[in-house]
Amino acid sequence: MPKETFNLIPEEKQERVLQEATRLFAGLGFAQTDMARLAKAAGVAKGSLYNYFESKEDLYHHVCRRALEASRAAVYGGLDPAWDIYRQVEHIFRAGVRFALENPDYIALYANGTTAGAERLPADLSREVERHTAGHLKDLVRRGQAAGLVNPALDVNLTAFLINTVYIMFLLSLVSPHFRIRLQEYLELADGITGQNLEESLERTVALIHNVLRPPQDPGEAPRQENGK
Amino acid sequence: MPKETFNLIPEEKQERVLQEATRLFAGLGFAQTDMARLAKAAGVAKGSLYNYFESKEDLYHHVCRRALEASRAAVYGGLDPAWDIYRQVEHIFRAGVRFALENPDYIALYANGTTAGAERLPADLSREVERHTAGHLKDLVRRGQAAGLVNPALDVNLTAFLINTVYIMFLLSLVSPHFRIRLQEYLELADGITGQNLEESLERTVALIHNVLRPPQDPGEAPRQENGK
Amino acid sequence: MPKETFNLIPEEKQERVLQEATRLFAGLGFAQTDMARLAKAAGVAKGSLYNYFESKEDLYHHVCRRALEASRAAVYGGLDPAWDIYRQVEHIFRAGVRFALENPDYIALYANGTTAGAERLPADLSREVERHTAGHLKDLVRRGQAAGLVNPALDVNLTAFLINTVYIMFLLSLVSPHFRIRLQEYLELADGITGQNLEESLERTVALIHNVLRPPQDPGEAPRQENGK
Amino acid sequence: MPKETFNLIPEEKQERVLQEATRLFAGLGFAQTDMARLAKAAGVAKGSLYNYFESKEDLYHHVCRRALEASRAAVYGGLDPAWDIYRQVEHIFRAGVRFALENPDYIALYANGTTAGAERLPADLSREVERHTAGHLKDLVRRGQAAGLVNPALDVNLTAFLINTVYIMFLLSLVSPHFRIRLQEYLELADGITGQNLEESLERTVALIHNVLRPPQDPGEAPRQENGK
DNA sequence: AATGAATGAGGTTTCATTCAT
DNA sequence: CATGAATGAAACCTCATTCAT
Repeated sequence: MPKETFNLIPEEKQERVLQEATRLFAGLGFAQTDMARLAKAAGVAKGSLYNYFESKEDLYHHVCRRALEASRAAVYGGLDPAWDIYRQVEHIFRAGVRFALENPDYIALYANGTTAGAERLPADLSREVERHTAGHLKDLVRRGQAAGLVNPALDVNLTAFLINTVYIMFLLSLVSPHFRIRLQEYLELADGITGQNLEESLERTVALIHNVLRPPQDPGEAPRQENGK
Repeated sequence: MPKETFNLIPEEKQERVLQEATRLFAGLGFAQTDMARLAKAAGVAKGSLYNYFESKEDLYHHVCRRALEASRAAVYGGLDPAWDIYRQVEHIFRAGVRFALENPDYIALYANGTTAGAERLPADLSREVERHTAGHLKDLVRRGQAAGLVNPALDVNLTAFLINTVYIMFLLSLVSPHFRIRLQEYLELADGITGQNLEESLERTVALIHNVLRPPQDPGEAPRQENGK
Repeated sequence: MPKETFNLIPEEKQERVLQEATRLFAGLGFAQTDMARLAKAAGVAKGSLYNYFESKEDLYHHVCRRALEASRAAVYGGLDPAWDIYRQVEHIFRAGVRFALENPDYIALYANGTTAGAERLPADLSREVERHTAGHLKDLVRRGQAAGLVNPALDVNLTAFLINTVYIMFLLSLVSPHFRIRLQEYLELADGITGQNLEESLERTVALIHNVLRPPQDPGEAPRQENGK
Repeated sequence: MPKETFNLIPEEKQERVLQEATRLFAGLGFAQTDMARLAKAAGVAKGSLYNYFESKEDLYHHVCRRALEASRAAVYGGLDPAWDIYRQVEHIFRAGVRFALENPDYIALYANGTTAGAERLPADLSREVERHTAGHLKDLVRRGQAAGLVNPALDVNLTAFLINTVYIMFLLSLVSPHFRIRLQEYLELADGITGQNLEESLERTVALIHNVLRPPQDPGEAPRQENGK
């Protein structure tokens, strides 16, 4: 919902405005973000922001939508539909983590907006976003079961919910100060979250989910998950 | 960190102030909450709030701490240390859900504060809270493994993380508008979240976690999880 | 005082600009009228307005002058100098009412500009306009007295003032929300101001003025004014 | 509609706020009046104005109502109901003029609010004010006719309308820059409006109205109005 | 001559906090 | 200890005007 005008200005300026808006909304929240500061940060006049967007809220919504779309594109864009659920889940987690590291503000924006308080995403956007992911994951599980790759005893919906739940919390753990602390406490990362232990945690988390999905093991087989540490 | 004055006033008035503060901070967020309205809602003078607390932030932190402590008491207070991990996990989930339904504001406060934005819980509070739960859950897993009740291949830390992750998201799904929508999308609750389907979802979620914990099944045994629906 | 540029553009566009300006200034007042909206309403670019006029105020003054001239032309243009005062007064009132009904904005503009506040007509315009009408009316009275048609005891200036006063208030009563209400209260027009009762009120008002003008009646004559209702 | 708070502050401060508000609204109009300047002029903090009134508009309405009430009290308060219409009309005009000279801002406020533009008095206030005066004047005329003092051929409503019309325009002529110019043009007051010529104009105007009211003269009687100048 | 994006001063309103009573 | 009026720094948003195209 930007105004007409916004599309007519140089793309580079559009980008600057949206970047700064994203950064500030993500870092400070909606209420604390100051349009005047935002304008200055983006290198445009305060009034110009109101040539581009109807209101602060309008800008906020646009920025949120954009963040969600970028996030979806980054994660689902690179997905090969032919891959089985194990490979897709791994890809989703890896792509998600990469995206979160490169665009922490986008994830923070989602975090802020899913909060109970005043910062809400518009309900239709909430629904649209979650419906898409839910649909995809359920489909994956269902097809996995049909192919005999996934434990047929698993409830499709709940399994999809579980996968996404872990995914969301994993990303939030990279971005939210609170959840970073939480991750460190659980995984005992004394040195904070580093590239190295992150990679390791990611691997194990994916493995854990894989194990949940796997059909009951033939006792002759060796267990698939190695216990790390 | 209330001032001493706060302890000198009738307990009933203390309660009113804290209740209203909780309600408003949870519903509107920190920035949107207006000290004047809060005072009026609590039936005290605006100036009195500043006799009781150093600042708005001071009040906010106190209210957050209180919420977290109440939540912990409700969930861990009723726990019998002798119970095995399966029973404790079930109890935690059930008590958590009951608490969330009775005190949605307390959960919302947590949600707001764990967000990436401006609404942060103080870092020491974050750490304290998560450390406690993490410690408890890890201990449970470890003792479960020692007793042969829990799959020895499971990574202790990661398993604790998983349990808590699902727990948190389950409660948020009762409280945050966004996550309510999300839950409905995943579990296909066309009629919204009702007492009935909530109970059912809760049961299955706990069952799913139990199954993750369980040691590899003796192929002779019947599978423990019933596939619902 | 438009810039030369204004005369170089198609007359139809000139008209559109002036019409919209009149409509907006009349309806919203000077301060509330927004040059951007005006430009959009007139179908020209915002910048063009500043090619045509020096400033908002310049445009406003031009529009006021135009309104006053149109009003004068409508009322005095159709006047036959040979008519006696009675006929001229009737014509003035009738033509004025017709003009006000067809161009309420022109009258509203006058009303706004004669107000005490910030909305002032330029003093020279005020003087010019009133001087013209005053001169005409005084002349009428004077000639009427000379011809024995008008009560010689009447003060010329004051009589002219009275005629114009009633005239102005009558027109304002058609145009200003407040004075419409006032008219309804005085004349007890429960159904608002309709074509019918307007015609009747107009007739009686003119008759009242005629009676003021008339020389003392020969007691043998029948009274000229019928008491309506 | 001031807030509670306004009644609790020293009366002297109330007065200062209302006086300055009246002065500025009257002089500049609603839109041009700046709450910050008003606050400074009244010697209170900007924020305090919003402790006293809901909004700028609320303050404006209150000030208008007050002006109308003061005006009514000044004019109708000193009226002896036993007086006949001639004496009452004279009193109304004299008291009105005195009030207008002492409180030009109150009249200007009325003028601004009766304008067609954005500056409107609330409709209920318009009606209330005009209804009161209309009722009083009609009653006077009616009783005058019953007592044989007033020309029975006169239409009651229209006569009341006429009296009030002249009254309003006379007062506006003291207060509005435009109507001052107009008065000078009509009455040829080369030196502007002075105490002296004002008194004379007032007298003649009242006499003119008296003459309109008077029953048809017995031809034996001398005419009552002296032609001035 | 036409356009409309850019500008930034200025306006209304909010609100945490203080302090005199 | 309670009270609530006072304060003024921000914050959002508007808008007349300019100017590069």
